[in-house]
Amino acid sequence: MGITKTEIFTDQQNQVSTFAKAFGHPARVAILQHLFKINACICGDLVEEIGLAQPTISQHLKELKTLGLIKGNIEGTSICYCIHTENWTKMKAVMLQFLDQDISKENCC
Amino acid sequence: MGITKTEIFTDQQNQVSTFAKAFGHPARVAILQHLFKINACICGDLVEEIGLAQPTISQHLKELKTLGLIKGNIEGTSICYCIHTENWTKMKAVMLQFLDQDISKENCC
DNA sequence: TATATTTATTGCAATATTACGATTAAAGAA
DNA sequence: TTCTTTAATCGTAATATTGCAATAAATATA
Repeated sequence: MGITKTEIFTDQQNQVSTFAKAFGHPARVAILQHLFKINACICGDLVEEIGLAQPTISQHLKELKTLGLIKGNIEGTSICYCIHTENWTKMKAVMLQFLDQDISKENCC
Repeated sequence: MGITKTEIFTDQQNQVSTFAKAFGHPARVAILQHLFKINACICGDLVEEIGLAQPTISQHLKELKTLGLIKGNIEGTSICYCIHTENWTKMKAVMLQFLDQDISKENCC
């Protein structure tokens, strides 16, 4: 069946997994790191920087944009992509809540 | 062609994406949260708790185990799964390094 | 207008993931 | 040994993801 049963999970669990899925490909990790590093970017740069074909990069950018983690401003014939700082902060809060769970000392194993 | 080109990315980028992929399904998020909550678990509990079939849960557990995020001890006919706290801490360090990138104020957009 | 540049979209092939029924394996109980 | 319980594995169908060539769209420039 191959289809994730999102309806049986909480909103928080679905949120965590949606963000995590976005980070679940090294190209998207690399894109985000590059955007953080140079703090402004056009797609062409990324194609050279990352080494995947232009349509592939464009597709990854679209996913990140749909999720709201990046935004793109048109600048002439190119597009200036950058981190959506507000949404990045919100995402971080969701992920940290998940990652920072308390580990009780009395562990069974 | 459906195959991720891991070889063109850094170890760190591949590490982040590998961990993120594990969290990229709500069932695995739910499993981990449940393990944190009750701090010991058998697979049967999870099947009831989460509402997916036993083979499906077993498959998700296997992925988490392979990644080293959980460990399982045999206890009679059942298996006691729990968080691998050491590895969880290591994973957290990798993820935090990625999530906590500095956002410069002079953003282009 | 015609041309060049840059990014998005389409279409498709290859691979990966998700889910579960059926079965197997392992260990305790009768 | 046989039965029961619990979890893993196998096999398979459905769906999702990845990657790119070809093409389209949008805008700047000659």
